[in-house]
Amino acid sequence: MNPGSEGRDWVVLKPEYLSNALQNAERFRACLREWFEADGQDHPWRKTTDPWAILVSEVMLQQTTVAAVRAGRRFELFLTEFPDLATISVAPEEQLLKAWEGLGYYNRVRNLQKTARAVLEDWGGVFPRAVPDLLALPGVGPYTAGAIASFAYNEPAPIVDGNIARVLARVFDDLTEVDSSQGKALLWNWSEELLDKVNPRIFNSALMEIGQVFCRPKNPNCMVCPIAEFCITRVPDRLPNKKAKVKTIAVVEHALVVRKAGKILLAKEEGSRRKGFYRLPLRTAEEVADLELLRTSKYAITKHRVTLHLYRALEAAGQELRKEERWVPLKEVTELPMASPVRRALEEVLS
DNA sequence: TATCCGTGGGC
DNA sequence: TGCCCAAGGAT
Repeated sequence: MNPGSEGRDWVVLKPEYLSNALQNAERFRACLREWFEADGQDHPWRKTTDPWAILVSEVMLQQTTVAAVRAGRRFELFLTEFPDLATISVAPEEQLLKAWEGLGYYNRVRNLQKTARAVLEDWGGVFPRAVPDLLALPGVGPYTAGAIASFAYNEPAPIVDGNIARVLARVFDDLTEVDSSQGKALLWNWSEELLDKVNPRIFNSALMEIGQVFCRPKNPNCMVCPIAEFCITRVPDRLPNKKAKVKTIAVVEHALVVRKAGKILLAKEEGSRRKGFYRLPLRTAEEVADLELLRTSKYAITKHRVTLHLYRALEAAGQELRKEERWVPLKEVTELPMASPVRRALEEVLS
């Protein structure tokens, strides 16, 4: 029985490990490069080296699947609306949020605008190419800085994203928690040592795509993986090791559906994170006790599992308006930025 | 270091 | 259904 496979009733189908990637780095790089040049995917963001377009793609793809971005043509549509730094730098927040609707993590698009303004003001409209300079831009962290440097400028900058973390943890069969400081240090060191300094753009693209195509979180396709001969682990489905997650918390929300003369009562979010988004007005359980329940929906947001109850309320029963609440014409509702679960619930109750 | 930030799809 | 996951970053 393979080490680590105790308690299994099956064995991972995987080619034999032949050589260490670090000790045979040139062959490892050649393997990756030859596979990628033959079979690498032709994503829209790989057809450009414009740093602005590269930044947009990297930010859009943060914690968002390639499939989601591709399917909705979100990258192409966003660049059509904001083709350059000058265009986005003067856009009102509501236009930003609308252009990003459905993608989630809305601070990403606010930071895109901040970065556009910073590059215009501090760099004369030309993106810096050094990682430390890129790191100073809003919304640009270690991964995105390396991605811009390598993808836009072909600079020899290493990157570690979720794909590469998974690939390297398996290649080196390392159980260190990838989300610990020690684990991250290991991964960045490996990424830098393995990096093809002559072809950093291709190397980084290829290593990420190995993770997306073959070295998947579940059911890795080791039998046809181009770098399987360098991969030590016999238990790829147990890697990468991560810290235990926090428990989810159940939350109940009570929202009003109040209509008056072709208008509906909505609240505009004031908080720093969801600022600018519209939602239905919320009330306490006591305040809605006598109202008719229209429908109930559930959705998950980070560690919260929200149960949302919608109630029909008469204008007179709408209590006093809170300061963030306002009457919005029904025909304008589709134009307002709104979180996906809220829009779904609202559309169902209005239809 | 821990927690927050969205959404859609897979199983 | 409930949980996991995805080209992370800010606080």
